[in-house]
Amino acid sequence: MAHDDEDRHEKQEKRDDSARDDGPTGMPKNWLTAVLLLQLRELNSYGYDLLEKAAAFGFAALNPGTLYRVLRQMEKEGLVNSGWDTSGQGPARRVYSITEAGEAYLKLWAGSLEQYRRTMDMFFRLYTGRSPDKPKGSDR
Amino acid sequence: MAHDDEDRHEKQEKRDDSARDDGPTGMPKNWLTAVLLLQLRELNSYGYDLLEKAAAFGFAALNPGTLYRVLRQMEKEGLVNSGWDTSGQGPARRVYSITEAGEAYLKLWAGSLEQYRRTMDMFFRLYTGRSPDKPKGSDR
DNA sequence: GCATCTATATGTATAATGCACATAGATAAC
DNA sequence: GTTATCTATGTGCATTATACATATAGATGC
Repeated sequence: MAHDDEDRHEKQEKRDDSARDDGPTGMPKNWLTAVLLLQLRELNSYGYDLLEKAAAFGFAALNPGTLYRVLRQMEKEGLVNSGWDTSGQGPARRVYSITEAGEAYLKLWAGSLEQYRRTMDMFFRLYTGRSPDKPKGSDR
Repeated sequence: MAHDDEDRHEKQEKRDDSARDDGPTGMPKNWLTAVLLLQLRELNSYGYDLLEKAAAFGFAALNPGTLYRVLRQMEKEGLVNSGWDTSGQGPARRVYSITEAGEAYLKLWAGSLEQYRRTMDMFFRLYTGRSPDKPKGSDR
């Protein structure tokens, strides 16, 4: 058989299981993880579909391999669960759903992003002398 | 002598000289470079001092080694120039100043950041259902 | 002489990707 | 009926932006 429900391939371990939101620099890492979790919170989905959805978030040229690898890693960390969907035509799809831990991670990450936003605005103010992208007219 | 004005150490080449703003993912890279350029645009400065200034931008726990390495790299790429300042007491300081190319880079980077901001707002809207931290009152 | 502060730098590791490529089911084209 | 194409998932290897640990050295106080 091509795929049973629990095949294991332990290769190229990435990041450990804790402190996965922002590093000491304060800049948020793992954008991809966060965006995928956000999508999965809306609706269960699978890699090939998430690839398109992620494009709307600026991951236009995202490589499939990267995405699939991240999804597997997320599962290993308990942020998502997966199962095969063989109902449709075409190759089977590994369908992911977000877990409680995934929701918690997303919440944490969103918090750090808010901090980041302030940093960004600070950058814009120092760069342009004013706040960013005021809708042209409501300027001063 | 401990340091003459043009000592060369070609080791561990990093990123090539072009397309240094945002990758295919659309997320801005090289925050550190941008922040340093922004500071140098305000006033010429040196590593040890920039370390503190960068802290205000969220790079609180930035490692000195990282910063010095980035500065040297920036110089190699022509974004900054440097020269030794031996006037004060204490060890000599390598003082950096921004170049035309540096200004251009900063401009480019700021542009990509603006795009990024939209992505971020999109994330917040999908996450919370509304815009991020509008200063309560100036909403519509 | 030794600790300490300032200041710069290197060696090595890691984490988040990127790119190239492999595999495989389903279907359409020839 | 084999070949191409689309969907779908995956692995191997490289790169890049950092991090961490450590080294070096001038200046000053004890």
